[in-house]
Amino acid sequence: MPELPEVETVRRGLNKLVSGQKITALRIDYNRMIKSDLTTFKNNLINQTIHEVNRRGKYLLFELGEQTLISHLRMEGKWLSYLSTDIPDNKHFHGFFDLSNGQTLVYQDVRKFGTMELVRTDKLADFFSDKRIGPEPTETDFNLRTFQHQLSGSQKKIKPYLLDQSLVAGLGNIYVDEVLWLAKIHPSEIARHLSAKKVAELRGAVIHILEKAVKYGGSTIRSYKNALGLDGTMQDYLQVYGKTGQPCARCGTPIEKYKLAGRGTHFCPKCQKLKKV
DNA sequence: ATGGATGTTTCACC
DNA sequence: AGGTGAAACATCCA
Repeated sequence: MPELPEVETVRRGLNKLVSGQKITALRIDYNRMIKSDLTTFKNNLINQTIHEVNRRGKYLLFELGEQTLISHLRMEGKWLSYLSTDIPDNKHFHGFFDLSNGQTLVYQDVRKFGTMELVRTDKLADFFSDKRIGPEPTETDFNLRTFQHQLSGSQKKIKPYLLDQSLVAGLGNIYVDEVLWLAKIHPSEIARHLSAKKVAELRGAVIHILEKAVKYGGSTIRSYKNALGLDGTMQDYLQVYGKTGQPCARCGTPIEKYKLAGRGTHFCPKCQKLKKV
């Protein structure tokens, strides 16, 4: 499910459920999802109190004090909560965290792409800089000058560049298409061909779209059952994602779809023209 | 009914 | 450098 707005929605739900709870027991049924040492993971998590759940980009951060549990949902990871005595059978449940309030936090992941790891909290900044995770998409963190400088020095196509998380954290395949439509930029546009003014508009669109999506609780698309906190309605406001063949809200031209860097890419061929070189 | 696509990330290879 | 394809895995749809 998760781009930043969906992860943020999950975070808010989780935070209410688990803040102040102690992990009294845990079971991992799919060891490969644990990226840090498995034995250390289990030993160090037991009896830890979850102070709060934070977020950085698309990563969930369970704050335990000295250590932080980092969870990335990738394509289909979900966190669920059940009364410990009342957990249904499900072949896609891979992690079970019993809490002191009698609830069990369950990690579900149909495709098993999601990851968890335990890191020392004082190494968190290193973790994110090693992964080249850019600033949060906010007015204060997402610096326009830096963004302009990065784009002006790059020959990369703008959509894949925005997806790599280094310019700004949190965009995924849905919202990047929405952002580029709003800013009237072709997904295959070369980064350094964008004017300073366009880059400023692009930054504004990133902040605006992600803020709006958070406000609406993210998008719930082709996902049969809601996960924790995932009752989003942002799908009702999407302009291009999944709108192939439907008229552009601005000009009426049918939305087109093509493949770019392996991802389905939606755009308006009239509003989002490629610059002539 | 088989191939392609799916809200992600990372790596190998031109 | 930058682009593409594939892989991790399971399910759904045309």
